[in-house]
Amino acid sequence: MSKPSIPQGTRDFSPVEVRKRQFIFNTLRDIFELYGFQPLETPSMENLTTLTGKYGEEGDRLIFKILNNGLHEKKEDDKNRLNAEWDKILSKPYSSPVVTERALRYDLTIPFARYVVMHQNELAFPFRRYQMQPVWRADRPQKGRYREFWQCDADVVGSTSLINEAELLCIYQEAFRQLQIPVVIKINSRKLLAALAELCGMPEKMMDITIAMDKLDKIGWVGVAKELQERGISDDGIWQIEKVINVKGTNEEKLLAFADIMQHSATGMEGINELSKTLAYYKELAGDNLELGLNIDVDISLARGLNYYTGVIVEVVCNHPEVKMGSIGGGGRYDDLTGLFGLKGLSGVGVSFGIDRIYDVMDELKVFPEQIATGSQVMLVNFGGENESYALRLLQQLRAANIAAEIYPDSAKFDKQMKYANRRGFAYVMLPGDEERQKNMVSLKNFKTGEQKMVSLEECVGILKQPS
RNA sequence: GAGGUUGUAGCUCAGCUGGUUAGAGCAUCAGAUUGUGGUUCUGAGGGUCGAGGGUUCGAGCCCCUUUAGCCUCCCCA
Repeated sequence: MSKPSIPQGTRDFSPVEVRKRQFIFNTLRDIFELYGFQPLETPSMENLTTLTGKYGEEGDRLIFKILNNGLHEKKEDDKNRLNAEWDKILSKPYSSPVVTERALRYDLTIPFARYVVMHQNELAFPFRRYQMQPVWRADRPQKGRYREFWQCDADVVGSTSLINEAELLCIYQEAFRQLQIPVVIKINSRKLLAALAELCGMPEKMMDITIAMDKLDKIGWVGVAKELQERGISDDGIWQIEKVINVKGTNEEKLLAFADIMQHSATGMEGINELSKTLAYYKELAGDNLELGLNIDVDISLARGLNYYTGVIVEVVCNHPEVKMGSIGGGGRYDDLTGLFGLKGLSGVGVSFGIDRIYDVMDELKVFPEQIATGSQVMLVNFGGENESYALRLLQQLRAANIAAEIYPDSAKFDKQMKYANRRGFAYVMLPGDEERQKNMVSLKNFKTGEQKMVSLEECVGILKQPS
């Protein structure tokens, strides 16, 4: 028999991990609800045509496709077609509805856009929703990257107001404050990047410039300059980019400096205006928590991979010196996402939380609350016979009093039951034996201190209800 | 798609230039101990050395092929 295994890039989540993950999900859910976002779930699989062409060429390659069922039942004509399509699939990147019609969800944003278009008549715009579901990518797994992972998104569609951007910044602040992760929120605008490309005299090279600049953190300016050169940017263009990247100071100072450099670009000025308005709204919204806002940083090298972004873009990075981790969240505005599905003129803005990475960071920083790791609070030892019946009666009463409790199901050796209790990490063990049964009491042992005393069930419930 | 690296007990890993019957720790089970866990002590079970082929008197170790995981680049969360 071969050893059992799970597909590459997938994971089991053991009880402790699930509890910790649920802690993150619950924290985020509460915040989303507080900000008026509504829950949404969409299917794990979408029609392949819904997904293809939305994530760029590289993205298309990474979509997990689902083989159609019943291929062997095809009639002769269809079989010929199938063979022809199959040959094409073997010779180039290509997919055919004859072979695959469906695919696993690649992110939550495109299914959301599809949903909005399909349900446009039922929705009250602006529509605010949050969604926490797994997504799949046929990527090469590596550290912190999986083929199945969860995303938590919050988006608003149907409003171009920058209040939305500011609210999403507040959500980020609040979430990472509650999760106790120190972060920097980088903010930029695609419009500044577009203006920069104009400035270089190569507006069509915006994506190349963007991709290269995004690596500034990793490979430094020299590396970026080299990559820009390889991507066909002129020396003058590179000089312009260097000038912009070298702008330092407070957010206000940076925006002023950009305004000076980009004064002849309408797009650029628009981007600068949007950024300063967003920050102004944020100041008003954050109120007393404003001092927390000092970690918002205008960063023109921020690019974000997804090519549907059109306005403000943000990215969250952990700011702790000990933690080396890429971005743990990101988002931005996309002006016409639903246009892809035939609904024009609907603007949206959203943020995403990379909860797998957030988990890793929290684990490293040891900021998970301790008490979330516990299950049942008390275990009843099973002494068998009449004592077992007595124990079951007690168990029922404990649960009726809303105390998480369980009984050892076999009347195994005492030592074995205690060892089990120890491994499971119960706070208390209850010993309903002959003496206890006759006196209609219970012996309750605190498993941390080892202290044990015989008490009535009422007293026992009182003790167990105290936070341990 | 490109590169690097590792596959030996349930888990983590030793195993010398090729040489008897492949080891340790942890875990499991049993006992010391049939109403007192965590710490001890004693014993036991558990292996196609990832798979296939080759060299050799002899291969866990050398060669070839293959496969899986991990890591890096590309890209991304």
